[in-house]
Amino acid sequence: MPKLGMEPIRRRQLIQATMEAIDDVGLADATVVRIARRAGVSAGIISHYFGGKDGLLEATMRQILWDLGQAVAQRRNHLTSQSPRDHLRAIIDGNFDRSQVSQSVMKTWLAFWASSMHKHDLQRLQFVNDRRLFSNLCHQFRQCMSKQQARHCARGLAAMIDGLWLRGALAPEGLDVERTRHLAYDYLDKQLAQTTERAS
Amino acid sequence: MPKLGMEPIRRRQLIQATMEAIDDVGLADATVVRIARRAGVSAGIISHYFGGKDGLLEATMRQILWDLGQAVAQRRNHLTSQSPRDHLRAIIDGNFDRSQVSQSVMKTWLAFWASSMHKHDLQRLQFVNDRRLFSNLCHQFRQCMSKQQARHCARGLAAMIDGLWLRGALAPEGLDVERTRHLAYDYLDKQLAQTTERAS
DNA sequence: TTTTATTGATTGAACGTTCAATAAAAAAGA
DNA sequence: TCTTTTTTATTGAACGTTCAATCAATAAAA
Repeated sequence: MPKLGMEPIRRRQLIQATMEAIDDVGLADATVVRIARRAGVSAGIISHYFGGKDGLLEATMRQILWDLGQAVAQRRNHLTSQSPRDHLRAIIDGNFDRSQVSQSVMKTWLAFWASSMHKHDLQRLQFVNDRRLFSNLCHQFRQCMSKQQARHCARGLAAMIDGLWLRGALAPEGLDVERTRHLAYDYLDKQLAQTTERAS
Repeated sequence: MPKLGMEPIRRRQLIQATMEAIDDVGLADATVVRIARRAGVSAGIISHYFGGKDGLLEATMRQILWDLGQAVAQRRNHLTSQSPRDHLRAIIDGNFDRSQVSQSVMKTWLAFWASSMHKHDLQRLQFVNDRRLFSNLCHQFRQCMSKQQARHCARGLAAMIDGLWLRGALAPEGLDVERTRHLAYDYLDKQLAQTTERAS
């Protein structure tokens, strides 16, 4: 039933269907026919709106990265305090936002992580996102320690976030947000405690 | 040139070629022809020795897991001290053993991680390995803290190891073993310090 | 001569892309 | 208001490609 302005609607539907399909059968078996059927449209539409399957996959990864960026930005904007600790907690919270820990998003993310090692378009996206997280963390740590220490702490916390995230994605029982945040908070406090005690 | 006892030789060659092919072009493009050519044999051999492509992939993952187990076990056997801290350091070292941080092994591992979410055979292997790491960590932490605390610490350190490992795999410059171990050691010491100070 | 190991062309299934055909809304004309 | 025309959106069969698996043929050791 063709109307005007279908493009944004179809794009959203197809991106959503892509994540669901990857959640369901994995990236390898997420064929255009399967994705299209899940979105309730025909296969040809994908080439029409995304130029091909690769375009759809890239658009899907962009969507996930954008959602993550939004989740973090929102938490940081609603901060009352401006302390590094609260800022860093906001970043942690954003990374484990409800929108980021659903099965379909986590599985899709991991699939893209793996394939980004051989597809340059995805690799670039993934790299930019990585730098953003590291840079954000580093900037906050920098307020209470040396540049060298801050980089060290940022690397550590970034690894912890990714690690918790990865294990959540792989765990059959899914990611326990409460417990996961608790572990990240603990580590953060340990990092901050160490530098304060040196300063004292 | 058919001789007797070719099976173990061919199996080793093909498993090695599989990792190299995945390193080179990714799991999605690691076809049986490409793997076979890299091993210097014909494609039909794969079905002959592994029953099919899936069999080869499972055997490759088994090999990687076995190597990891060996790397850890070796470090633990060469310990002079029996302190939990040294044991835990040995586990960390084993996970970042040279045999585990090569590009081909890391890329292959990550590819299997992603596809283990939809292939039950791989999922089982991955789950067993996960439990082994967690169980090892937990047992050592248990010696200087409560069971609940030990589980908490084990979860944290396991996440840290996986996170460092994942970021090393994705980083264009590869994994910096020295720096990575340093971060893991730091976290471990923070975990141990916390419980000692409570005890005192 | 028998056994073991290996080849590689063939087969059938599955995939992404393409494009002529179609359907329905919107716009134009009566 | 009711046709007619134009535009936009969509379909799905056909096409060419690529893949894993198969197996009769072959080659070399035993």
